[in-house]
Amino acid sequence: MRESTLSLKERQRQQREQLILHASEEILLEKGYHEMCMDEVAARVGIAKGTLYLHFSRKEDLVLALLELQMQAILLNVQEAVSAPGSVRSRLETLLATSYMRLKGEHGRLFYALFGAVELRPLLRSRHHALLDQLLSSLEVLLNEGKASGEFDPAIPTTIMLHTFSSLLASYPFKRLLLEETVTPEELVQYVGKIFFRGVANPQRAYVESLA
Amino acid sequence: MRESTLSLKERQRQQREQLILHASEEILLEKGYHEMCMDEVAARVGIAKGTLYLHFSRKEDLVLALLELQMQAILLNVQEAVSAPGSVRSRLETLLATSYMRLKGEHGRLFYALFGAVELRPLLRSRHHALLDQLLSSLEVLLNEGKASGEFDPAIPTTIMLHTFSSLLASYPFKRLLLEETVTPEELVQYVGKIFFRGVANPQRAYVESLA
Amino acid sequence: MRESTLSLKERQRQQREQLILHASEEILLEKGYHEMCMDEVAARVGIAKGTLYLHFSRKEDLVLALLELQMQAILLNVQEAVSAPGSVRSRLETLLATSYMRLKGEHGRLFYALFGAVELRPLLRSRHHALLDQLLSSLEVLLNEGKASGEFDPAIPTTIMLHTFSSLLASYPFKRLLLEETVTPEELVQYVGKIFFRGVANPQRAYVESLA
Amino acid sequence: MRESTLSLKERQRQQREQLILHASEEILLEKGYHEMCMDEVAARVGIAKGTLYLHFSRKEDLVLALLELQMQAILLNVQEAVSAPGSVRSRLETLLATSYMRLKGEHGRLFYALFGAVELRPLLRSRHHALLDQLLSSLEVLLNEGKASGEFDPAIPTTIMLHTFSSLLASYPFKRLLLEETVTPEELVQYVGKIFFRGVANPQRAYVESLA
DNA sequence: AATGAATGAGGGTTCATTCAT
DNA sequence: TATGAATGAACCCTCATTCAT
Repeated sequence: MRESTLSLKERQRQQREQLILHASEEILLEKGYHEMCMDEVAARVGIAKGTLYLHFSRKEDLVLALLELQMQAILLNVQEAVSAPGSVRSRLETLLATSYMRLKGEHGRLFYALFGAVELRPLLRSRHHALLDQLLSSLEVLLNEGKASGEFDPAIPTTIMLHTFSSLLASYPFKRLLLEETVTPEELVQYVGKIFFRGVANPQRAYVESLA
Repeated sequence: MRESTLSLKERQRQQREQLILHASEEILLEKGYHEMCMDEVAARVGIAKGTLYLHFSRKEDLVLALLELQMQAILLNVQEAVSAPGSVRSRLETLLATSYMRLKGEHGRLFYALFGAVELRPLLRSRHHALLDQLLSSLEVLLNEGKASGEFDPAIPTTIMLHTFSSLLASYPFKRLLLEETVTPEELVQYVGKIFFRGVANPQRAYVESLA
Repeated sequence: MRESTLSLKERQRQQREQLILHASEEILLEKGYHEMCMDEVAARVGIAKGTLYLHFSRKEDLVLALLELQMQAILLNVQEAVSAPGSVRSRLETLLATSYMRLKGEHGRLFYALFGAVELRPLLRSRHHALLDQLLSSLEVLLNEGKASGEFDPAIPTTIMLHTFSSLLASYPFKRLLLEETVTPEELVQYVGKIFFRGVANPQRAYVESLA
Repeated sequence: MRESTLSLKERQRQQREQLILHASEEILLEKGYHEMCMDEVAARVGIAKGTLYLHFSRKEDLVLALLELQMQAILLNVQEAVSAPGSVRSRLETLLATSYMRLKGEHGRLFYALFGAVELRPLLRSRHHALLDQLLSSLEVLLNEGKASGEFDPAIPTTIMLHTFSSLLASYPFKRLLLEETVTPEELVQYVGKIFFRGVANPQRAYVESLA
């Protein structure tokens, strides 16, 4: 009985926290970090300002929590994609697909709202550099695998491949394209994949393939 | 006499405006839009705050002017590159080179400082969309030229090519790479060019070339 | 049965009240009235904040209760000293001794923590003026007794004697001296007693004594 | 012209600063440090809140400035009294007189308002301990002089004399007495002086005097 | 034209007190 | 009875913008 009571309270608490996070994200997307004010978050959730501070003791904590959630989700996506079966190309394309879906949805836009707040940078760096690095190294492993299997051109430094790929993974131009619905995420994956994988393909193997 | 007096005054005015813009850019890069305060701009230029407002009647106007300058410079670069002689590829590579130099320098970083201020977005849009569009159409012309000459793959929609190229033109991952001096702008141009142009190359012609 | 149950509960209640008062005093001494917050009191006692309000319905009441206890204790001391056998001087010296011990201990410092909170003054006045007055009149009786017995100089108004004595009874300079352990309470009683009693001594009697 | 303009502005500034300090002192006396709010200070002076911050950049600075003024004035009084001609007793009585006048006036009460704010203590200590120490050593010099000249009892430690005197110099009981106008400052000086100087008088010399 | 003092709205955060469970 | 989540008023401080000189 008591247990269920506690977990009910706890569940309500979690629920409210979700509402707060949701409202914050909304406002963040509309107005950015500075323009978002705690009064409005509270008002939009329908709670008092003080209540907000029972969940997040600083404005920073609120957006950091939001970001943490996003990054965890992304990292999870990356890890799933990376450890999936199939060719390196297909796995990277899965990543592109995930990212473009995200870019189109609200979550993806959050990053753009937050990365702009220069004063958050120190916080973002100190708490999330690790995550970003992890993300990049996962990709790196995959790209090296592609090189080892002869799929990718060994003449192109992995660093460059890596950063080129991540430039294509989350870019402002693509975000606009997707939001304007000029292309679907699927089309984008198809064409960007085509360009990138042709671009990094091992010419040797291409030659062999062209013979086939 | 009067004219020369006026033009002297005018010249001084212009000079001071430059100083203001320069100081603003500095602070903007250091602290971002919100952290930059008008007192500090005035102090750094060595004028009174009121005087600032004789040049720019809003904080927004100040940064917008800065951005305008940047965009004009970029547009000029683009137009020069576009109308230069040579192959489409070489002209686009010139663009990449210009952009990567910029990314490495202070000017390039300005965009990141400004794009983050979400509340500037409406302004940026309303006043600069035109410029961005102009930039994109210049590139589009070039890409279409490449397609027409058989250099680029007609199977890839120009829009996609265009946005892929602009994703590679100014991306956060590349900015980091350049700032950390992991690669030189020249290397980056070389490899990114390689990837992109192989990626969008006309397979037909590649076949012809491979026959050659 | 019921009675003993009630009285058990009541005893527990009293006990908790003591704990609350104790914790409050601790915090009050550490941080002063404003810095003391109800959350911390509750936390230090190990009860919920709501429970605090079952005992003291305002923060003010809490510290007032504390003060009341102190004043009762002081009054008791004064009354004991006043009604003790011995010379007026010896009885007043007992009072000095008690006060200096208190000044050195935690309880004495409480007054300084509270008297500073100017907003408590109205409360202190309205509820404790009576007590202070009682204290002063007890002393006054004693001093008048000293005058009547020829021990004290009748030329010095009793009011002045009284307030001079109470200035020496509890003073900030002495508090510091005692806390820094520059002197012991005993030494202080000895010397301050010497100064005060010589100061108020009846010169007539001193003459007589000097003849003796 | 220009000079007079500047000094006019400067004079206005100083004047306003005085108004601010005066208003703050008033409120401080009425409500104490915590209850005093910057809005009210501004309102009472008749300026905007922001203007306040052009003069004092923190609430703390405001009250510290007030205190500094007081302490400087007190120190000046002490130094004047100490270096005046006349007997040690007459010089110390001048000090008592000055202090009791102050205690009766608004300024004297300020100390009581401020010393209570426990959180100001660190500031008070770090910035004013030096002044207090200077004050105490000035007094100490004087008392030692009195001892050397045979005026004071060498058997009483100077430290005790010093702190006894300062207990009588500024005490809460005397403040009340003076405010209630039960006694005049002059009477108080006369009687307290009598008590103190009899109390610390050299018995040897008293004996000699009694012979005379 | 240049100044810089004055303005005042606005925002983050705290905490005594209440009240549903 | 005991709890502790919820409340919201209050407060300090910042800074873009104005305007009298």
